[in-house]
Amino acid sequence: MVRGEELSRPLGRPRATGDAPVGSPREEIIAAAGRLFAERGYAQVTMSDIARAAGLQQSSLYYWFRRKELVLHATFAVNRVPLEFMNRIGAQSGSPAMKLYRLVRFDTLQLCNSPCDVNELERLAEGQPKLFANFWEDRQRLHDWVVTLVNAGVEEGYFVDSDPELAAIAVLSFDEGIQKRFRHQAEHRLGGTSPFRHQSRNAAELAEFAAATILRSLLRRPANLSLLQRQAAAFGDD
Amino acid sequence: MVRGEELSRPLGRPRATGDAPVGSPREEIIAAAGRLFAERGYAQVTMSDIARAAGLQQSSLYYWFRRKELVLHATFAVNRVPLEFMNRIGAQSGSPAMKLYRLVRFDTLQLCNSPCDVNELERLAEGQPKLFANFWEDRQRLHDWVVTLVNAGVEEGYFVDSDPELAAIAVLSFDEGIQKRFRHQAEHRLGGTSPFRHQSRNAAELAEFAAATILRSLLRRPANLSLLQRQAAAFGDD
DNA sequence: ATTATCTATAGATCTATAGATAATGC
DNA sequence: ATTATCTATAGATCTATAGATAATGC
Repeated sequence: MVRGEELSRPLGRPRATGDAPVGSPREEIIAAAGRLFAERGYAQVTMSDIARAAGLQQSSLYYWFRRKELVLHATFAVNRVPLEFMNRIGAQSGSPAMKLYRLVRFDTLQLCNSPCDVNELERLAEGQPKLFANFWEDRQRLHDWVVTLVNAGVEEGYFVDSDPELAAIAVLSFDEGIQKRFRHQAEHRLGGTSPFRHQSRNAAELAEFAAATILRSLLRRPANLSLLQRQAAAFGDD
Repeated sequence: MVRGEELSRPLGRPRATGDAPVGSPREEIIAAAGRLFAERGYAQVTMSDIARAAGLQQSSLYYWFRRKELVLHATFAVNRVPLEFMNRIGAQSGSPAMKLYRLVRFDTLQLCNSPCDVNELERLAEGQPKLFANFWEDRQRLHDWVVTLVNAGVEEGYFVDSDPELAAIAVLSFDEGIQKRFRHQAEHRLGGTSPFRHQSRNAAELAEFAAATILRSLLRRPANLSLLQRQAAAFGDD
């Protein structure tokens, strides 16, 4: 008997595989489910798939999550960063234009690195408005924030005369569209024969690009973009 | 017996409902399936649903389509307009900028009015690359066309120095993102309690807006946009 | 005979529950 | 006793096939 192996074993019956869970089983399930949902989409992932990926038997999953939907809910409850970030930006100094730049860049990056495909999340969240209320709130708040920022930018004369509602639609559409293409690209890098031919881009590059595109479409003087980018860079990684 | 009722009845056993199909049963199935897929997504629509919507029993559907996937294939095979339009634009006169404007506007409009959700189509098409080869081809060709147009625009000095690959990603992402938001909005206008609060927009308005946003983000002199719009308008509805 | 539908059902999943089992903690 | 797993399975779908049936066409 090696003394060093006396890592206190976890409670409950051991797993059939013999492997003990590495961290918290709940966290592992959420992480595994996140990956699978992102890859194949919620409907195409079974409780068996999730269980296997987390090293459990199918029915053992029900000890942790009593319904499949609750797994989904947990996977993106983890992901509730942007709201906090929005508040932080609001409190900090900077022009509306620069704040919008940071916001778009952050949201795109965040979506690209998120385990869930927003498109499907939105579809599922529609069916269960109560369960997914947080999700809707966040998305709506982002929309409202864009409206506010565009209004401010137009008033200050930095932006061309724009419909702020349309601008908000543009931001959300663009960010989510970019996320989707990023996902596809990532999947195919792993999966082999790709129907997409274009070059790989990393998430940071796409996020920069999304923010730049949106801002250039709003700025009265597009040449000011590089100034904004320098200012935004001063805030570090975000 | 009223003489006028002698509309020759269709072949085969009559439907249980008593109603004869209005047009070609195949067309009706495709139309009904298109609506359902768009509403709920392919995976959430059963053969029963499609059959009922088309006035048939579930298994009667298999007379027309031997697999569910073939129904999907048929729903968007109908929808193969944009390629033809692309060729038409290419042959006509105009600057690369104006052609890009028309292209983006057309693609957005076309997606918004399409029965299928591109996002899901892409996911499904990945699983069956052979069956959906046309779809990939069209999407790729659109991508390539954007690359070509942006390159031409940059060379002629109309566009700021841009990465044409990123621009193409932007166009596809944006168009598809807009489509999705348009769909949601349309669903909720029918469905009642909407998690989305923003104002309704019609497809034409969104298409104009998408094209304007993309072009403004590329043009060296954004003020030229209105000129482009006037030129594009000269080509009529598209 | 051909066409287009029907009814009935086999077979494949997939979710979710019931109840047994094998650890630790007290 | 409590915790976390297991095995087994009921029940609900959903796809797809087999074979009967009711029209028209020749």
